[in-house]
Amino acid sequence: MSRRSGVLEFAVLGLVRESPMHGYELRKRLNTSLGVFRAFSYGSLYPCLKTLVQQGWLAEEPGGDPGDPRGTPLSNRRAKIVYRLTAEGKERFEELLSQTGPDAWEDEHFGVRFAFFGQTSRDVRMRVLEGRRSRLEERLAKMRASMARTREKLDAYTLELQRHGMESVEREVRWLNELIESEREERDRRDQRDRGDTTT
Amino acid sequence: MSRRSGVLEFAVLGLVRESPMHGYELRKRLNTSLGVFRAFSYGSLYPCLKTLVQQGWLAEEPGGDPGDPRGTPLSNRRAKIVYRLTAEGKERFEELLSQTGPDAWEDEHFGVRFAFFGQTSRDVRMRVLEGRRSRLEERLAKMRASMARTREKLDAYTLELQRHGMESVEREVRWLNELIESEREERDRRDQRDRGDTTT
DNA sequence: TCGTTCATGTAACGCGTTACATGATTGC
DNA sequence: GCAATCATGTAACGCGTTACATGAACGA
Repeated sequence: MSRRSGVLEFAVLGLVRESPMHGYELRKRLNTSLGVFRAFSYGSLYPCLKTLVQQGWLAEEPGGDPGDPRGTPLSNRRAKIVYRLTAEGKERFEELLSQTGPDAWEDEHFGVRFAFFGQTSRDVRMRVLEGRRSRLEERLAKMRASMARTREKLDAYTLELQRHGMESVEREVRWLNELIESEREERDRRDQRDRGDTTT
Repeated sequence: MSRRSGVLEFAVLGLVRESPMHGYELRKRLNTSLGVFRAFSYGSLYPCLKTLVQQGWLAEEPGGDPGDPRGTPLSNRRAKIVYRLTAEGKERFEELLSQTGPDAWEDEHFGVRFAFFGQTSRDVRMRVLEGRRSRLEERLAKMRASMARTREKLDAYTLELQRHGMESVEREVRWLNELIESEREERDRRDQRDRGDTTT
């Protein structure tokens, strides 16, 4: 069955979709370009690429550097393998993009989801953002409850740690609120335009 | 060799040190009391307890609930196992506490370290805080560099994600600055007192 | 008595890393 | 020629989770 839910699969599909790449470069992009992804090692990346090829979502293409203008592969100028997204792979990626279940709200997953928001419908975006927000609010509630229960018994450092932790979560909630608000505004503005914009 | 570096071991030793406990309660404390620890499952906790006993750091004690006043175990009123820290366990914990190497600065580890700061010398505290800070500053530098390189090519969402990520890190750096500053002040005040406080 | 929570454990698996092995290409 | 870095891969292991199994104690 190979649940293969992983963040890696998602990120790889999304990155390769933007432009074909070989593994080594893919890894750099995971670290830097999309700043928030964690640094996966080759030990995870290459096996993952293999299975994605097996699934038929990626296709291997031997050949020169895709970003390299001096075309003419004089003989077989490199053992590079360039991966590109197949039609099925694109479908798969879109399927992953459209999922708005609880998985999409977890810390790791959410980061990737957000990074690919540009390729998503506003509906999905709002659902993911709102899901994430309510998840964080649940977490906040628990933290507050636990703090109320244990406040007096804890030393200054533990307390400070909890305080800072809570503040971080609260801060992310505010961030989400802004994002949701701006999505809403955009949507409303668009609706108005579509209806003929009679009110001004 | 069983490197057993894990956060779990550290947290368990620290919690059991405060007061003997059985596994089930230990787990609740990992989730809530020390708010920041992640929620370990029993599947990790119980095996961990076992190995800690094997190492001689914890001792099992059958018997009633430690926080239960009605002593008299009528027959053998429960299959509970209460764990307490042995002398070697205390030594081990102190050894872990005194480590100021790079491990102590990693995200997960740092949280636990901080939670037990109350049991640490100011020297160690400052080293850990400063280590953590410089690690975050390295990270910031990388993020800034990467953003400078890729700014134009990225869509609004990716950019926003990076911006928010950077702001989070910057915020933690400010937090650390305050903590370090207050540690420094306390130290200076103490030094002054010890020297006779001639200047006023 | 019957469901819930307390309490302990294990086996299979997921997902990733580390350390290792290999070799081509580039720049000095 | 030689070092650095680009580039691809694998085997062993670490560390944790899920799902399962078991049973005592408690409250309605």
